[in-house]
Amino acid sequence: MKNASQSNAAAKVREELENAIAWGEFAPGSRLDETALAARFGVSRTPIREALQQLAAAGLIEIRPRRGATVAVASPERLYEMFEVMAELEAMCARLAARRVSAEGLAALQSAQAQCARNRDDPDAYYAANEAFHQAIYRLSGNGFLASEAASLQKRLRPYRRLQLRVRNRVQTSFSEHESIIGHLEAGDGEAAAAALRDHVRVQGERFSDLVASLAQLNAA
Amino acid sequence: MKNASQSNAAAKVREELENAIAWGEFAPGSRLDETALAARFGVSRTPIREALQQLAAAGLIEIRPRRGATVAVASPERLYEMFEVMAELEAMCARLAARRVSAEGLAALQSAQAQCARNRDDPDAYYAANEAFHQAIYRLSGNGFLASEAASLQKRLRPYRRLQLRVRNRVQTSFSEHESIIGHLEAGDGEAAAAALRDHVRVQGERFSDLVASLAQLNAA
DNA sequence: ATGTCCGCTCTTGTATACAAGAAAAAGATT
DNA sequence: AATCTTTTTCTTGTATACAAGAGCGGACAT
Repeated sequence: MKNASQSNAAAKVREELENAIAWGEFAPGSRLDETALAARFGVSRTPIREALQQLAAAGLIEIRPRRGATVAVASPERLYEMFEVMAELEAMCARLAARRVSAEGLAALQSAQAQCARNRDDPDAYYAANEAFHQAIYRLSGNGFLASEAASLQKRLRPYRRLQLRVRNRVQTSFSEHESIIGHLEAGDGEAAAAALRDHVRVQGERFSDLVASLAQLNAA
Repeated sequence: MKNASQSNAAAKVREELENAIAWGEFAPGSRLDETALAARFGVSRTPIREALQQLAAAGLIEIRPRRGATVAVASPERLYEMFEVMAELEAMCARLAARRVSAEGLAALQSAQAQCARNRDDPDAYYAANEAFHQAIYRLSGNGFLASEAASLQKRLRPYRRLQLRVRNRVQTSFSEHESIIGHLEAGDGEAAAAALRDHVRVQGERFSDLVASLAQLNAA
């Protein structure tokens, strides 16, 4: 599914930085010093800079001329906006998936959901399984471009979404919402599946306050 | 609205390359030689490479390791997918815009439409005015993130969309569709505006064959 | 004439050297 | 003592030098 190890160093650096940001090693706002990164990865500044350019274009970091790179920091408003778009993209995936769903497709989805079930107790593991579940839906949409755009936005939201699952009962709720999404897809009801997925992803009401709270926690660390 | 002239050379190169690709100077599939570009822009290969990395991350070009950069070439299927996503994003903009539209907002939209009217005879000029019209709607959505994502996809579709307007009567049709979109927004009918914009953007039926035809024309040149 | 193998060239990928702006530190002035 | 100014240092931006893989062409064999 993913082109594993690129031959060039810049691509490797890019991927490792993505992970480091996703898992919170570099929190939003932290500075990314080129020389330090070069030392860390055992390469010169050149491939580091190329990786940073790509990450900036993807929106994960921000480069201000002559002032270096920092991990992108999203305001609560911007975060709300991003989740609103993500919700709509995923809803679109569901709508399309309902029309084109096949036996193998549903099997893949259910296997991803089973993986979620197995990791109910560990938020980080559940997070990974949850990502796979959503990506399965992206693929089921049958629209490859949509799938890659959704995955890219998913990546961009990683630093924040990961924390979301630490909220009390959120894992359990998420899991049962998955169930109902699967149900709508099995029934071939695209609009219901879309609505369910939209609500599943969207942050509104108390979930928004939860998000802002985790944001504060993240900035404190 | 846009941060005009960046201080660094790489950003300038990036912007110029974007335009060159948009206006067809580099057709999809053409090779982008680093040394040649360096000579053209009067800089070394370093800023050229940085610009290319960014363009690749944005999806406008493709870099294959050790084999150089080429302008991204989209298959008809992929192109259909991209327009499908674009249509949905713009529909979302319209839905949100209908809720938040103000007098100034509508005025901005109508002024953009007037600009379209003034350029009905010149496809290239109409194309620019049309882009402004759509961007006005992005902004009216009130969701800044959505607006920037839509603009980014718009940029990515430029090489193809520009040709679309050369199809017989397309400019006229496009213009009157704009009128009806404005009407729905004035009426505050989000769903109708969304549907109208979705159909306006989507390529289906004969418009898809038109697109494939212009694609072939583009590859021949 | 066609196909294959080997070497050459040309382009990309990485490292290093140098230039210039920004932050930080030291000094001067009130 | 505090603030403004100047100088120093540190980091980024760009250029150049070097290494290595990919493509091309010629020589050779069939």
